[in-house]
Amino acid sequence: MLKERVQQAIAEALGSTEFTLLYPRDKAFGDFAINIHQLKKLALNEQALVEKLSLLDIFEKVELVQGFVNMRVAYTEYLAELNAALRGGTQPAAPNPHAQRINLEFGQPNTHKLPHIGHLFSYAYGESMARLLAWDGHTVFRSNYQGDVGLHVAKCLYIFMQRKDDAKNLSTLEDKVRFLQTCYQDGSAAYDENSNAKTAIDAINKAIYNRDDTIHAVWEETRSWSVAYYKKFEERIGTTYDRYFFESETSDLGTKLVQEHIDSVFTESDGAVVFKGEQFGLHTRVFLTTHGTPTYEAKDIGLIALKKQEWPFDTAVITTASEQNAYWQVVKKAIELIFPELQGKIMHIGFGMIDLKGSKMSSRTGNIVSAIDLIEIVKKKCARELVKKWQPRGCRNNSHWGRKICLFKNLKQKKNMIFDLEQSISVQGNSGPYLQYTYARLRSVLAKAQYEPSALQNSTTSETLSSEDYAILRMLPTFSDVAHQAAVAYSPHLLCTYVYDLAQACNLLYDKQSILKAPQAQRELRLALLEAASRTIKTSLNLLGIDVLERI
RNA sequence: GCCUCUGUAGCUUAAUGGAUAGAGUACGUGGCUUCGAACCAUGUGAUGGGGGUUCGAUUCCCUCCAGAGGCACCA
Repeated sequence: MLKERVQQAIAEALGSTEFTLLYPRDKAFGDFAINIHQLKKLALNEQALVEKLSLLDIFEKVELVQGFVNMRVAYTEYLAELNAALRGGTQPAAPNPHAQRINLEFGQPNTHKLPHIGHLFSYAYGESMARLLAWDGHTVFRSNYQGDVGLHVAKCLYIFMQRKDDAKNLSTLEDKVRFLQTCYQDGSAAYDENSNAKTAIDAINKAIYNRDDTIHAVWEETRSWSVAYYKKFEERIGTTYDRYFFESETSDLGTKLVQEHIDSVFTESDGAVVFKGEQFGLHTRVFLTTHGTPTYEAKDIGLIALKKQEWPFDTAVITTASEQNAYWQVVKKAIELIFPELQGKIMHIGFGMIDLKGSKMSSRTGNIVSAIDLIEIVKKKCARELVKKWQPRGCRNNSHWGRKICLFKNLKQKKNMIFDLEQSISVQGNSGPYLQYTYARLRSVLAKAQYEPSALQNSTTSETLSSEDYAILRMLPTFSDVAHQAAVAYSPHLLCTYVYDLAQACNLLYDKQSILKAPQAQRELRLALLEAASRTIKTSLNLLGIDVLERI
């Protein structure tokens, strides 16, 4: 990768690696820069540095501006990078020396409820991270973890059994799952408002854990609806898993592990089994209830044991909404005490929760935007825009690419997100459709030119380049560094920013320069640039979990 | 009450301690007889307040203000 070659060349010239290579904020300054204050530790005078670096073939210009040593990479280097891209594509050149086995948990929809916009975010983020990590050379094991036992299921089944006759009329999977969501909402309300209902629901909860005959058949049937529904849903949004874990299989194991570590890790308190986090600067949490049922905490202990037994990992990444941040600090500590070999191997990523404009989203009260509904809305909106713009030009309607295009940015979400429908499904500006459009536009020109990728000769010089050509030329080689950073920092949005900038550079070239009618040398260069750019856009979008279409 | 996180243009947001704080959207203006106008150009507009560390702070520390989340049997 270009950055590494530059880093190496400078290190050799200086005889030191004690410097940080910066990307100048403004590309007009050059391609790389070093701040002169860093040179003090090298005991090197900046003029001497400029002179030394000027001798390197990899640069065509090195100058001192406002406290920075700015370096411009030689045009021939960029041409070589472009030729390499046309030959080899966009995969990393060398294996990652820090490659790990990473268990990545994301999605985590509970059964007996509907997926909402928050799940969509988790799926989008997780899918993107899985692809980025794999691209970066890691081996990724995709885990889903679904809550199919617990109080929420008991609340749902309590109402469900009262309305069993209504359920018989449900035909489609969608209807059945929507019905379960309603039961859950009403069950939650009953649990809070009515003490008899609360007692009954607690009993159902225990019966589910114990697999009592009174409830087991109903539990199994309704659970199977949800599981099938989520499978279909995941297929639809293009996510796959290596393993679906269920709370019904982690609860016994978790309970056992907690009981085995009473006194050494956990303490009994008021009939419950708790972990006293205060000694580690954390807080106390309940792992086994006074009813003897495991809480989410104990189940997560069971889950990590299963994960490590089935597929030994270097790092287990768990993504959740940020409301679980404090929870995970405690559980992580407990895990590390039970399994000392997992010290430092558990990583929790909490992202901001998604609120509806004006109110908190809650599946308990039904104040949610169902993920399915959202996808439909986006599809319709895109179809509508498409018809409006393109039908007068005799274009056919094509709406099937409407899905998976919203939420493409904001893939790093530390603070809460206000969900504004209009804003989120925008089809212009920094959005999925913009990138999709740009890609199709590039492919269209390349097809018209009947372009076949082939190595460029040095028939153009940096003088005959327009600034639009040059912008794309120098942007292309940074892709692998950006993708790598996105993987390392678990921040897919870095790639979003990059691919948007690249698309914008392509559209600008399109607007300012002619391509097909340009003189031969420029035409060849521009076609090569657009070919490489289109591949990079395609790869980037794939890494973000978005499939591109050649034509729209 | 205690702990954690977050405050950047009207709105949604970016910025490994580095240069003139970068985008999108909205609003104003201009550009299709021409390679795809879901495009491009251009204008207006921002680091919550106050201290500190540093050659240099959106970034680190303190404090105040504002918002969110968590803090024993939910997930």
